[in-house]
Amino acid sequence: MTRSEENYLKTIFHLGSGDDASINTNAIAEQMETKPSSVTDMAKKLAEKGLVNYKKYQGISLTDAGIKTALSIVRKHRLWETFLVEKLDFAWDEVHEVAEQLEHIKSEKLIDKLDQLLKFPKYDPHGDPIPGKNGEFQEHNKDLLSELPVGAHGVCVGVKDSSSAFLQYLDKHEISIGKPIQILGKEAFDGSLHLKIGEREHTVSHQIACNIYLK
Amino acid sequence: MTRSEENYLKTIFHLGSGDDASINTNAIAEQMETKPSSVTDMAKKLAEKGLVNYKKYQGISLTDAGIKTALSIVRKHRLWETFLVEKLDFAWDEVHEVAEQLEHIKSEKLIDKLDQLLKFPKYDPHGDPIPGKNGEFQEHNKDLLSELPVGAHGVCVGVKDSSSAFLQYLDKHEISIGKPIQILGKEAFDGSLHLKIGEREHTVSHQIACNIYLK
DNA sequence: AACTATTTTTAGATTTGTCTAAATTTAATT
DNA sequence: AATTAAATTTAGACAAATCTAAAAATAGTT
Repeated sequence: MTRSEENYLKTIFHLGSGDDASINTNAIAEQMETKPSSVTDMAKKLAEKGLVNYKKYQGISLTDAGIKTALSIVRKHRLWETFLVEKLDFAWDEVHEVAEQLEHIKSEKLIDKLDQLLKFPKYDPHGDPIPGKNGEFQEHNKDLLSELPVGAHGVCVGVKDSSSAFLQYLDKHEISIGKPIQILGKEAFDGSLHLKIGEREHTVSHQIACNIYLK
Repeated sequence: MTRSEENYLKTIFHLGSGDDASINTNAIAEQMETKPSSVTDMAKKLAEKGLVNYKKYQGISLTDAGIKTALSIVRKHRLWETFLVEKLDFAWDEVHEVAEQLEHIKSEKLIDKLDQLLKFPKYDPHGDPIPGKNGEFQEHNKDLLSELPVGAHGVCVGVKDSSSAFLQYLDKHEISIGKPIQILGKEAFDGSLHLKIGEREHTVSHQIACNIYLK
């Protein structure tokens, strides 16, 4: 399994082919910042190996074997992210790039020992679930902040957008995983929300609210 | 800097071009399990980048920039080995392969934080010195067990051969870094040594003695 | 249903790192 | 010094992963 193959599987997985739906060639290309023709080439190769279902012009989806492989890469990525934050004091907006490299290290023992060192974490620093050795994981049953009514309250358990820019915005406004949040009011015009975050009050735009998960 | 380039620099460094002497094309090829023609190709590329001195048929040596780069790779390799042993309970004969992968991860912050987590170790699990951020390191002033006279005693501070087979041999005979060792006698015929290792006595062949460092 | 626009694929080229086989240079030996 | 042996380089080929440009298939629209 080459690094490139792994990256394709991971991308297809993230684009939603944990389900059964087929993914567009173009969507994969855009996500990976590559060209559609490259995706077609790789689709053929992965189909040869039994990792994706691929028929010309019909889109791409993961086979069971493909899902299994994708989950193991996601597991590695999220364990490494957790390691970087928990053991090396990285900020949550600094871990993604490095984890993109670390996730391709090949050593089952390494990842099992890392899991153990971290005490078998269930969620990564962004609140995303970490698959276990056999691919099993529990998603939080969480809600997007933007979809909750005025008066609702809960605890931040994750973010949808893990970009550095967004995470730094959250840091600035003291929003982090575990913080209690209550919706004090909603602006009808633009959907912005007036929130109580911990002990403070802040107003956030609809766009921000669309990327915060509450439980 | 590609992974392949890094591996060439590291190999040239280990073959002794920390000094000024030029290294044979063939020696590099053999060490890297590749062909001499591939080495020539890479020599040209690395010379272009100012990392090696290369003149046709005259051998290859590292420039100052090449040495600096090689040292940073060695630093990463040895810090990762130390991490694997100290934090993930790997045995000292299991770390090399994984470290060969980890040494190519690109993140200065990662390696500095790792250094900090490990409390700035000076030596790796095989007793080899770990270069600092600026490439400085102190070699133990150590002696090969095979070159010491009968009656000599000291502490094992390193091994010359880091192969899994050799390290497992040492484990079996309870020889490890930090163990006190005394030479009780030497067999004139084959050079084998009768040793006191900790509280026990063992006889080891000359070949073994050539790969153990004492201080 | 015909036409247009979009998506996807093909064909051929490129880059990196490697290889084989042949040619060349250097070293060793008579 | 001539010859043989060994080391090194060149030339040309190949596989992996990518790209561009053109062709083909699908989807959307009048």
